[in-house]
Amino acid sequence: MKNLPPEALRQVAAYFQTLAEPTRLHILNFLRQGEHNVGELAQLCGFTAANISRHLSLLTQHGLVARESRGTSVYYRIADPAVYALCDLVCDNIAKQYERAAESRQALFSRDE
Amino acid sequence: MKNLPPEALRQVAAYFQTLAEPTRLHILNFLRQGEHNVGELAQLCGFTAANISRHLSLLTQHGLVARESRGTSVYYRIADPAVYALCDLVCDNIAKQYERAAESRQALFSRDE
DNA sequence: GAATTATTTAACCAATCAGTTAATTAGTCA
DNA sequence: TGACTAATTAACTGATTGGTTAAATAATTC
Repeated sequence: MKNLPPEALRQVAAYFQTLAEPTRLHILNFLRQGEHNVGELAQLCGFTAANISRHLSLLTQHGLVARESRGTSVYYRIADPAVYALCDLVCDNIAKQYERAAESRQALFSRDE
Repeated sequence: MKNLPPEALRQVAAYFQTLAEPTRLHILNFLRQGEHNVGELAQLCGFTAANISRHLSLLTQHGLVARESRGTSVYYRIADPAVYALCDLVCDNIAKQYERAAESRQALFSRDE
């Protein structure tokens, strides 16, 4: 764990990067309830299919979702549920952030009054 | 968990964004062994202090590191060790990726031979 | 094969961002 | 106060990126 090679850091950063975009998180959240094709996701997200297709391509490249072509449609599903563990951890951290912010606000309050 | 408000998605994405950069991961990795000031981190990372300072500012904003001014220096330390749980999860996922890639390679191999 | 539908890719634009240097701020010491 | 050191911020630049529309590719159906 001491001296990680730059290449490893780049890979980890790239993985986080795929999760660092609201639309992609939206997609992942929709896929939580089961597979969807590109058109469905586009409609759900309120963007063009071209846009969603590019997001899905990125998510596929990094192994977060899996692609399956059926008929003229292409269905995507979560490839690794560990993604949600990540999101939950981050949600917890943000909640903690809010608590801290609330404490700070309270501190300010009692100081001012 | 069903319909997350866009603001929540933006926040989670922003949190991941702070982890989506090799230099910031490098910084976090150095802080793993204890606190460091800006100049030290700049030297360790091989970038200017101005650059590292901006990275640290972002990490502080999102509550990943804590800032403490002592003398003319400013020392930073990890504010929430949960960060490393996140990184470990991602490392695992990438390792799994590699395994899958190796399997694919093997499949190709045995097909070609 | 032609027409249709779904997805992907190419090309473009505006916005964001990581790095730089230079200017500013803050703290220490003579 | 003045000189010095450390950190931050401002301003700039080149690269990346998320969105778009339009063109290209794939699969179905007539």
